[in-house]
Amino acid sequence: MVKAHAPTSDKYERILSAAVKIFAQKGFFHARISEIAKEAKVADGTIYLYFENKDDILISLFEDQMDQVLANMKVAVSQENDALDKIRRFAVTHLKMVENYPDLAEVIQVELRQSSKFMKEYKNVKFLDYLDLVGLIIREGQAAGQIRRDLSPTVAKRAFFGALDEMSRYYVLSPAPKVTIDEAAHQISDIFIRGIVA
Amino acid sequence: MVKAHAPTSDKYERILSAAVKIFAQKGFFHARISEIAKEAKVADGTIYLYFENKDDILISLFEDQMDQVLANMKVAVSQENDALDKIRRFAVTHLKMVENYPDLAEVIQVELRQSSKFMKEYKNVKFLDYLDLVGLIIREGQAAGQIRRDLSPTVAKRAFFGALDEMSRYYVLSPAPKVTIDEAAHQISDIFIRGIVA
Amino acid sequence: MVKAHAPTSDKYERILSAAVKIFAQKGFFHARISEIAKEAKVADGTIYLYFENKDDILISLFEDQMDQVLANMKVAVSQENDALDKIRRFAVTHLKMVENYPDLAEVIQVELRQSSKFMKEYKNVKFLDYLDLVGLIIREGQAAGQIRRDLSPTVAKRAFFGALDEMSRYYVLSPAPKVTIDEAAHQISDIFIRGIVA
Amino acid sequence: MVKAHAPTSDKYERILSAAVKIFAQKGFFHARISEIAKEAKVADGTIYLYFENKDDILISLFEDQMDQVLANMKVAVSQENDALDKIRRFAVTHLKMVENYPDLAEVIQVELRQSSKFMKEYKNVKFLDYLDLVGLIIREGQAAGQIRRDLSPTVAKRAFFGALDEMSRYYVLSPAPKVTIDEAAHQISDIFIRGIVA
DNA sequence: GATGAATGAGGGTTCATTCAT
DNA sequence: AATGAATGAACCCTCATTCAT
Repeated sequence: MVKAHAPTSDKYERILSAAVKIFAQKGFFHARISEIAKEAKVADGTIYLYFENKDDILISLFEDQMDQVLANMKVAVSQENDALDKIRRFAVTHLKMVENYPDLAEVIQVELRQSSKFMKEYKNVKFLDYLDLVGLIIREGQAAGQIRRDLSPTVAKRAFFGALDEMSRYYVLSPAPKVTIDEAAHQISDIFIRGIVA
Repeated sequence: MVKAHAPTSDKYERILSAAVKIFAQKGFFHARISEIAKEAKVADGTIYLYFENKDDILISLFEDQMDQVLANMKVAVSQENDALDKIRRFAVTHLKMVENYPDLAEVIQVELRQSSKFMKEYKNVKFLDYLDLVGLIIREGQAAGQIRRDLSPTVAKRAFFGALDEMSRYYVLSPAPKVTIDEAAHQISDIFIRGIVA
Repeated sequence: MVKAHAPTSDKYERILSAAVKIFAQKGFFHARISEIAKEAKVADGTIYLYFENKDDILISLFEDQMDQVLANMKVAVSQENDALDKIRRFAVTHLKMVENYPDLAEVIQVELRQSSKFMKEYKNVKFLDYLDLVGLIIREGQAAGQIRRDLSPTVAKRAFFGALDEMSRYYVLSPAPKVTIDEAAHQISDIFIRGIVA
Repeated sequence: MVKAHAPTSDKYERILSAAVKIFAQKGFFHARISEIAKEAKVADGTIYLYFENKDDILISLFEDQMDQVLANMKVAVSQENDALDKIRRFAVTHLKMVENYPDLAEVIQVELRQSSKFMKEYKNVKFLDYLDLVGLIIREGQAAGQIRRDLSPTVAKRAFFGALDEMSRYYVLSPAPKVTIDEAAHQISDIFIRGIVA
C-alpha cells in the first residue's frame, strides 16, 4: 500500500510518537490502537490511512527511527579517525541516544528487536546495518593493524553491541542506576578496546 | 493457587515442554492455549489444573528452568579455581546450553527476559541471580588482584552477559551461523578477559 | 462507563427490547449475548458499546423500565382523590401493565426482582420506590381516618403488592387463566380494601 | 435414573443440606457443584451417584422439602375447625417456617418458584398442592357461609399466598425487619380475613 | 460405592479493522 | 481526508460431567 499522507498534516508523525509512547508503556501486544489514536489526537480509523495495520506501525516506527539513528551514528563515528576511537565514540553515542530517547530505546529493545514474530517474519535490514557499522570499524582496525586479526568481526561486533545493549536494558528498566550512563559507556569501551587491541 | 498435580502424572512437565515449544515457535502472544494443550496431549481445561492462567505458564516455565540453569552453571563454574577461568567456563557453558536447548533459550531470551510486561510486573529474581554469578566472579577476581579494581562489577557483568546474550540471539535466530558456538564462546571470553585483566 | 450511543441510532432501545424478549423466553442465565444481538440485529460486539456487560443489560432494562412504570403509576394514582380509590387504581393499573407488557413483567418478576444475585449486590431503589407508592397511600388513608391505624404500612403495602404480584405471576406463567385480569384486580382490591378500612 | 443410595449413608441428605446452603448463598446459577461437594464433604463425582445433574439437585431439594412443608401445614391447619381460624393458622405457620428455615425459604422463593426455567419445564405440582391448601380452606368457608361467595378461590388463594410470600421475601432479604414475623402473620391474616368474610 | 483428575463444549468479551457518513 | 460507530472473528477460561482407579 502506498501511504498517502499530505505533507501539510503532521498526523503521521503524531501517530508514530504516540505509538512509541504507548508501546513503551504497555508493550506492543497490550497497546490498543484506540489508545494510540487518543494519544495522537486522531480517530481510530485515521491510523489506517497512514498505516496498514498494527504491525505496520511498529515496523514503520522502527524503520523511520533506525534511519535517523543510523545517520546520527555515522556522523558521530566519522568524527574520529582512529578505529579504536570510533569504537568508543559508538558506545558513547549509543548510550547517549538511549538516555535521550528512552521510550524509543525501550520499544526497539523490547518490542521489536526481541520479538520473534518480527525477527522471523521481517527481515531486519536496518538493524543489521547498524550492527555492521561496528563490523566495518573492526575490519578497518584490523586492516590498519590496530585490532587483532584472529578475531571474527561477526563475533566481535555482536559482543560489543550486546554489551551496550544489555547496559541499555539496565537503564531502560532500572529505576535507580548505580553508574552514570557516560561512565558505563567508557567502561564498556575500555574493556572492549583492551580486549581487541592488537 | 496450590497446584494440584498428582505426582504419578507427568502432565505438568508435558504442558511446560509443550509450552516451550509453542512459545518458541509462535511467541507468547500468538501461542494458543489450545495448541499447547494439543501438543501436550491434554485437554484445554487440564492446563488450568496445573497453571493459573497463560501468564503463569510462562512464569512457571521460567522459574523452573532458571533453577536448573542456575544449578548447572554453579556446578560448571565451581570446577575452576581461577576467576578468569571461571569467566571462560561461564561463556562456554552458557552458549552450550543455548545450543542444547534452543527453544528454551529463545523463550527466555525473547519472550520473558524482554517482555516489558513481565519485566515490570514480575520481579525477575532468578535472572538477576544468574547475572550475579558473573558479578561474584568479577569481585572475586578483583579481590585476588587479577581483575582491574577500577571496573564497576555492575557494568562489567552486564557487558559480559550482554555479549553472550547477543551471541545467543544470533544462534537462536540465525539460520546459518558463520562461526561455531564454541569458537564464539572462546572469542568472547578472550576479548572480555583481556579487557578486564589487571 | 459513559455509554456512547449516538442519538440518531435506536440501537440502545433495540438491544433492550431484544433483551426483554430473550430474557423472558430463556431466563437471564440461559440467554446468550449472541442471541440478543441477533434479535436486535446488531453485532455481538455492538452490545458492549451500549452496555458494560450482561448484568448491565438486565439492570439497565430494569432501571429504564421502572422509571416508566413508576411515572405511569404516579399519574394513574393521582387521578383519584380518595386513598381507597387509589388502592384500587393501583391494582388495576399494575395488572393492566402486566397484561400489556408480559415479557417485561416476566423479566422484572422472575429475573430481576427475584434474583438473589441482584437483590443482594444491587440496591434495588426503583423497586422500593414503587412499593412505597402503596405505603404512601396507606399512610394518607390512615391520616384521613379511612384506614385502620393499627396496621403497619410496611406490612400492609407488602401484603397488597404481594397479592398483586402473585396474581401477575399467575398471568405471566399460566397458559389459560380462569379469571380476567381486570376481574382479578377488582377482587384483590376488594379484599384488601375491606381488610384495611377503618 | 433410579437413585441407588444405601440407607446406611447420609450422603444424600448431606448433599441436599449443602445445596440449600450454597444455593441460598450464591443462587443456583452461581453455585458450583464443587462447592456443594466440599460443603457436603463428599467428592464432586459422588454427587452424581445421588443426583442426575445440577438441576436435579434443585428439584429433589424442592420435592423433598415441599413434602415436609405440605405435611407440616396439613397438620397445623387441621388443628383448627373454623375456616377463618385455618387461614390465620396457615399464615402463622408459613411465616414460622420461613423464620426457622431461612435458607430453604430463600431457595424455594428465589431460585425455584421464580425460575422461569423450572416453572416452565417442570410441572410444579407440589407447589400447586400447597397453594391449593388455601383454596380448599376458602371453598370450605364459602360452603359454610363464612366467606363471601362472590370471591374466586383462585384469586383469593393467590392473593393470600402472595401477601405472605412477599412478606417472606422481606424477611429473607431484609437485614433488619421493622415488625416481628409473628406480628406480620397476624396483620396479614387480619386484613385478609376481614377482606373475605361474608 | 467413592474419588477427584481430567475432559471439552461453550460463551462472554475484546479489539483490530472497516466503512458509511 | 477524517471520523468513530459498528463489526465479528477469535480465544481464554469455567465448570458440569465423566470415568479410570
